[in-house]
Amino acid sequence: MVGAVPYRTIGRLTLYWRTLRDLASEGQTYVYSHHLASQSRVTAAQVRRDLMVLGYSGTPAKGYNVKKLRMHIEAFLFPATEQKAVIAGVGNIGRALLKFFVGRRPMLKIVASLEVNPDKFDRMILGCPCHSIENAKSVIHDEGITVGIIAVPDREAQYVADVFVGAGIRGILNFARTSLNVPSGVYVEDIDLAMSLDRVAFFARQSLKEDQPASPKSKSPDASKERKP
Amino acid sequence: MVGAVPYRTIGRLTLYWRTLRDLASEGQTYVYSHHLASQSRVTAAQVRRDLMVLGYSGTPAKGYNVKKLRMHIEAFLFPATEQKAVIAGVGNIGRALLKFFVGRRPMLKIVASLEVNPDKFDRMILGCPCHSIENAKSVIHDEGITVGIIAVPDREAQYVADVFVGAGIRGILNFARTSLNVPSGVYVEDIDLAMSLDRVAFFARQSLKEDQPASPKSKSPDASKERKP
DNA sequence: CATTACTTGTGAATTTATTCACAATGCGAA
DNA sequence: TTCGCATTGTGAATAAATTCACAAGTAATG
Repeated sequence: MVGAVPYRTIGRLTLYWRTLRDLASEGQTYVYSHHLASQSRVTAAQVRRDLMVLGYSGTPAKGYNVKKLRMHIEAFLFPATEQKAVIAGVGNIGRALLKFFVGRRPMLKIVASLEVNPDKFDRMILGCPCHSIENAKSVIHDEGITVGIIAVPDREAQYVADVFVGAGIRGILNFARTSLNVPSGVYVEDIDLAMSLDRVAFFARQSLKEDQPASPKSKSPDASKERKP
Repeated sequence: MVGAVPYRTIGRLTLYWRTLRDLASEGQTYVYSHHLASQSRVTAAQVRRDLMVLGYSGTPAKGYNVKKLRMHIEAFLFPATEQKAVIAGVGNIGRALLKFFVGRRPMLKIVASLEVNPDKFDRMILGCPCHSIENAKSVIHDEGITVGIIAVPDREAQYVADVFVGAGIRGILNFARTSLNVPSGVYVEDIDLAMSLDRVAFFARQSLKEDQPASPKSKSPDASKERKP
């Protein structure tokens, strides 16, 4: 169960979990790898490979027990005890995220927000107490927060990251378009909206080009590039 | 210049472009691969490998000409003529995205939004005309829109995707937690906020475990897993 | 001009991720 | 019970992405 969990596997387990949740609510008791696969747009082999990390086996010819598999994924993926998060920045993106995340996971809660703007801090925002960034360290310590979300303007992102790291945060979800400098041991996941949109636009153009090709290079409509592999 | 552009390279080129833009505004005329690398948290070799797709070469001992490299990236990555996008759903996330993207790229514009809610459509929202989703096809056709953003509730996402595809859209940025079913040739990029937060929380816990280990397995503080590789 | 100390571009090696392919298994039908 | 069939788990093969490592090149220096 220890050591070197493939990064992408973690993400896909979330997808499988959602399918299992839905299946359970439909009363299904067993599921095959190929069904989980089709719901997540991966191959059945990929699903089975991913599930290896759980140490739970399905039964041949019957598939996986929906309830048990779901519980194993939860045990692996979700915190055993409540894990707390904080969000820095309650501008447009920050508020949207706050609203989106609130009440989503019982074991993973955003318990505070942080702001530089005195108009915003020292009151509740979307059901969440908003503090001055200057009090970040004590808030994070006192609450035992381990996850930080950065939704501040780009130029403030590194400062916030430093505050987060200094206060003991070990995982950062970063919406700023800045490569954060953090010590090894702190995990950073970037969500770069502008980059994503650029990429979609790029591949959309490519797709159009291939439709009316001056010189059709590809021998067959290759589906392998349509998706993030 | 044709064929098989590595998916991740596209994203990184955006990062390099930002660094080049900043360098240009500082008056720098040349830059080394290792500088671009450090600004994007990749290796210098990675940068040079990525830049190979551009067909532009730097000069040894001098590096890359900031202005020229930037222009080559723009020519490769950005649309030559204005490319248009539409966003479906102007709820919390949708409005935040609209506000975020507006006026960001001169060649890539969100020119319309779509809604099912009659309270919202047929008026301007954040400077952008909002139409009924029922008129989507004509709006998309008439405007020549090629990129669609999905920011609607999960259960409506597939419907919107079908509308998009039917209207000729070739690239979709999907914020719904649904695996969209689209024909090959249409590029989909998913931004799954819940998954990302789960993943950050997971690695944050892992990091904490490794700090106070009952059984320290890893021989050395392995930095290779700190980032999405 | 020759030397030094850097760089770049890229073939090859390596690492990481995915898919293949098949033995082993268990269910259900006869 | 026995057979047939569709499934699982996983070693091995493949594919994709990254890094290594070094020849070749350029600028700066004396």
